[in-house]
Amino acid sequence: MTTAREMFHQHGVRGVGIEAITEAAGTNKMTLYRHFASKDDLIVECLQRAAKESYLKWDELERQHPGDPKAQLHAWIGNAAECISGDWRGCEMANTAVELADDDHPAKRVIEEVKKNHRNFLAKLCARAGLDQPELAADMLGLLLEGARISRQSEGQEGPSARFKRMAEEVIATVGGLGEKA
Amino acid sequence: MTTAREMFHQHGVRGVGIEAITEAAGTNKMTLYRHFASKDDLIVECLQRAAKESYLKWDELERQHPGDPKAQLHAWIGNAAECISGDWRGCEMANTAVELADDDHPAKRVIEEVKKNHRNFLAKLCARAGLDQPELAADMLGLLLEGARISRQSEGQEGPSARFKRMAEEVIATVGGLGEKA
DNA sequence: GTCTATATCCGGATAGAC
DNA sequence: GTCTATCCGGATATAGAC
Repeated sequence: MTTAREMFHQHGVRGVGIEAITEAAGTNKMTLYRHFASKDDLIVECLQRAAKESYLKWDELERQHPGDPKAQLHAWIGNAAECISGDWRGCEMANTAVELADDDHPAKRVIEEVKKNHRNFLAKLCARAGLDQPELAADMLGLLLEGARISRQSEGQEGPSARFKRMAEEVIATVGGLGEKA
Repeated sequence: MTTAREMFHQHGVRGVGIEAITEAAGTNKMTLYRHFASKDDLIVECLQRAAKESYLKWDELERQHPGDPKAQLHAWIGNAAECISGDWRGCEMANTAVELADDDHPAKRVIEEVKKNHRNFLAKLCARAGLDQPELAADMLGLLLEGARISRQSEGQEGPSARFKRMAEEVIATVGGLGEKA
C-alpha cells in the first residue's frame, strides 16, 4: 500500500494502473484484490492513511511546543513550507480531488473531512495564539497553502515553499497583529 | 471545440473520451480527427483558447478604468472572485496540469506560460497601483486565487469566492499599504 | 469531406489451477 | 492463499465506403 500511495502521488490516481502497482510491489493483482475490494477502495484507504499522518503531525505540534500556541503556529508554517519543498508533485488530497471529477466518489468524503478538520484546527490555533482575526487568518493561511501546493516550481526562481513561508509570516504579522517571531 | 472545452472542464480531460465529445457536438470521431491531430492536440488548443480569453480580460481592465491602476486592481479582484463563484469546478489550467502528471506533456508548456504571464501582469499592476511591496502582493494574490480555485464549496458557509475577495482586499490594504477603496 | 465499422490497446476485475 | 491466464469494457485512432 505504501507503494500504491507513492505511485498514485507520482503519476496520479488515474495515471497508474492496478497492474503497475502490484508489479512495483512485487506481487500480483489477485493478492491486491484480496485486501481491497476495488481500485477506488484502495484510493480511499491511501487517503485515509494520509489523513492520519496529518492528524499525527498536528498532535506533534502540541508536543513540541506545549502551551505555546504562537510557537506552534510558526512551527506549522515551517512544516507546511517544508512539505511543499523539493520535487513536490502537489497535495495528495487536492490532486485526487481534481482527478476524480465525479462528486459522489467515495474518496471525496475523506478529502472534504480532512479539509474541514484542517481549517478548524488552524482557526483554533490562530485563536489560541492571540491573533486579532483568527478566522480570517486561518482562511488566508489555508488558501495560501493550497495555492502553493498547486503552483509547483513555476514562475520565479524562488520556490513556492519559500514564497509560502514568507507570505504566511506576513499574514500572521499583519492580519493577525502578531508582529514578532515567537 | 466549445463543447470539448466544456466537457473537459466538467469531467476532466482524462474523464471524458473523444467519442463522448463528438457525440455531444453532434458529429463523429473522423471529422474531429480531420481538425485535430490527436486528443492531446485538442486539449492544447482548448487551453490556448482559454489563454487568449484571459489576455483579453486583462486588456479589458485597462479599457474599463483607463489610467487608474488602483481601480483596475480592484476590478481584477472582482473579476477573479466572480470567476470562481457558482458551481465552479476548478480552473481549466490548474485542473489540467494536475490531471496530466507527465511533465513533458505539450499542454504543460501552455499552462506554465499563462501562469508566468499572469504573475507578471499582476506584479506590474500592483506596482502601477502604488503598492508598497508589489512583488509580494502579486505573489499573495496569485496564491490566494489558486487556493480559492482549488477549494470548492467546502469548509464554511461562505463560498470561496467571497472569501477570496475579502482576503484579497485585505492583502492590498495591509501588505500593499493601500487602505482605501479605489 | 463525412460517416460506419473496425483495429488495437489498455485497465479493471475475475475464474480457476496449484 | 497465491499466481496464471483471461474476460470485458472503453478509449484512441484508422481504414474504407459513400
